[in-house]
Order: sequence, then structure tokens, then C-alpha cells
Amino acid sequence: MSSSTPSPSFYRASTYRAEESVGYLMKRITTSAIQQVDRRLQCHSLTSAQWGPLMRLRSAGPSTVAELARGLLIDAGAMTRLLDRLEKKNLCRRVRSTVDRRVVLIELTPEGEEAVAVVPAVLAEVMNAHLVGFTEAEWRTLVGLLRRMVATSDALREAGAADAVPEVATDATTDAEPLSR
Amino acid sequence: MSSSTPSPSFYRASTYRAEESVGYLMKRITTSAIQQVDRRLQCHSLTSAQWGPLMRLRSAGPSTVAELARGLLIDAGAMTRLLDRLEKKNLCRRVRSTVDRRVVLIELTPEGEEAVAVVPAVLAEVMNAHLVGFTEAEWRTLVGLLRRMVATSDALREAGAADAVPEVATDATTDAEPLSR
DNA sequence: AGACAATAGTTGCCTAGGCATTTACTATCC
DNA sequence: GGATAGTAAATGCCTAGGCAACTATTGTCT
Repeated sequence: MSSSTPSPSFYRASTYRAEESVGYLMKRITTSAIQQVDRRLQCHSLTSAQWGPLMRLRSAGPSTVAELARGLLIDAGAMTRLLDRLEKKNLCRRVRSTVDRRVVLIELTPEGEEAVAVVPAVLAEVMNAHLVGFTEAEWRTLVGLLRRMVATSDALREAGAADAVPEVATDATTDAEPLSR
Repeated sequence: MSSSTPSPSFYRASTYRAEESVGYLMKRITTSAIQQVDRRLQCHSLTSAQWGPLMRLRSAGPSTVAELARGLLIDAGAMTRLLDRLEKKNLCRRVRSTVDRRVVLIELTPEGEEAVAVVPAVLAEVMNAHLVGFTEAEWRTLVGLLRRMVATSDALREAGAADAVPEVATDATTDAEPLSR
């Protein structure tokens, strides 16, 4: 492995400025979006973290804790506690699997289905509001560029996971280590 | 107020899918970037939240708690506690202002300056790594689009703050005396 | 001068996420 | 068939952010 394209040099340590960083810009945008969504959902007593699992359960049906955590990019432990809060609010429930008694299936309650029903409209509204002034072509361009970055980040993660394996892995046969640790 | 351009309809409630949402895509990218930065800075015992204030202090010099919080898009209370941790690690120090005894100026310690020195290189490296495959033109396009979204989100926030003021607001005599702030 | 509002910072209470460890259960290997 | 490794979920300890209440200080207005 590690035969990847070299990184570009758009940013350099000596000239790095947050205002030009795509990371900082994205942080500002996502902060705003989360805030707007929160504001619209607080009357439904849903927080920014809580509609995620509910939406996922709605579209994919009953799922395990691990599946939800992976899909929402959070830790399994955090997911357990998030589900505790949702279950306390009676929006979802845990059902122990009978075939493999380790796994817990999470499913929406009727109240959960009702609560999550308003979410897609809110998300669409907030996203659209942040894209005021964009043409459809510009929007598609943006989505395309972001998708490429997501793919790159996935590749980065895989590469990192590979060299994070302290076992057998690569003992002395690593011909190139681009960014290891 | 409220004479703004109507929002586009790129997203609709009935067809909303996370995979096409710029919000979800940005979340995935920023999650990855934060993770990568954390990994590279953990040997310097700096977390993803902690290099922010240090960088800001480095480039802008001693600042107040409120300035830091605003620049880093976090709550003032959270900033107080973050500074507690940084001060405990001896990376910055609080100095009570003599002209206005309410304000606390935060300044880097020598250890803080040393610790933050490596940060720009890490940020540049991680950003570049996420932009593998991008031409410079594509990168500039992306930054341009993101900047427009940031401007839109700022406008959204202002508008929201405006209608969130239930008080005096526009009484009829407000335009007469713009005196002090 | 004294009442008043505004501001800067802090603190308490809540949700939230990361990481390491633990517990229960399952699969595998000899 | 029994030790062992692996897996799913949960738990403890940490950092972290939002919001509301509070304290101390400053500015303003009459």
C-alpha cells in the first residue's frame, strides 16, 4: 500500500491563515447549520445529536448500536448513552436479539416515528437557507468537491488504521511511510 | 428587514438523503480532519479544542476571554473552562486588566509559544492531505463557495438575533439617537 | 451622588464525544 | 469439550460545548 498521490501544497505552515482554511470555513458553516436546526427542533425537544439516530432508524429500520454509531460517526459508548436518553424520552426502545444475545436491536417507538417526521423538512430548510444565492450548477459543483474530499478522508482513515495495527502488520517491509503517526 | 433572496430548493423534505447533504458531507470531512490533527498533536498533549486559542493568541497577541470565544465560535463559559485547562498545563496565563478590572487578558507563556509552534505545519499537512487530487483552481472554487456560505450563515444569524430581541427594538425613536453603541 | 442598565468573566447543570476497561456472549482452535 | 480469542454493548473517566444564573465592575442617565 501507500502508493497514493502526493498531497498538494495549498497550505503551508508559514502562511497558514484560518480564514482561508476549508476546515475553518466548514466549521463555521456546520456550527451555523446545527444552531439553526436546534432552534427549530427544540420545541420538539430534539437536540442536534438526537435526530441523527432517529432519522437513521426511520430510513433503515431497526439497527444495532454499532451500526448506528458507525453511520453517525460517533463512538459506541457515546451511542449507548445517547440511546439511554432517547429511550428515557420513549422515542426508541432496545430489543435484545434472540439469535445473538450480545446484540441489541434499536427500534423506533410510535412516539419516535412521530417526532422524527418533522426532521427532514427542517434539515432541507436549513440546508437551503445556507445555499441562498447558489445556482444549481454551483450546488452540484460543491457536492462533487465535498464528495471527493470524503473519499479522500476515508482513504486516509484506512491508511491510518493499517499502520495503527501494532501486531504483525508491517515489520520491516514498509518501503514508504508517508505520514505515519 | 426580511427583504432577502428566497431560499433555493435543492433539498426537499420528501427526498432528503444525508449522502447528498452538504451538511453531512462537511461533518464527515471535519470529523476526519479533527481526528487526523488530534493524532498528530497528542504527543504534544494538545487536543483539538486546545490549539485553537493558542493559535489565536499567537497571531493576535493577548486577547480577552470574550474575543477568543467569539473567534473560536464557542460559548464564553466553555472558553473559561478551556482556559482553566490550558493554564493548568502552563501554556497560557490570565492577567487582570488594570484599566478595566472586569476584563482578563490571556497571554501565552513561553511553554505555550513552544507548544503552538508545531501547530501550523500540522494543520497545513492535514488540510493538504484532504485535498489530494484537487487542482489549484478546484481548491479556489471550493474556498469561494464555502466563503459565500459563511457569509450567508452570518446573515442568517443576524436575522435570527434581530427577531429574537423582544425588547425595545424598533420603537419609533431608535433612528433619532444612534449615540452610544 | 444614586439608581439603573450593560458588560466581562465565572460557575452550575445539562448533553455530548473519545478512549480504555469490563461484562456477557459467541466462535474458534487444539 | 474446554481454553482462548473475538465481538457487542455498557461503563467510568476525561474533555468539551450550550444555556442560564450569578458576581464584580463599568458606564449612563437624571
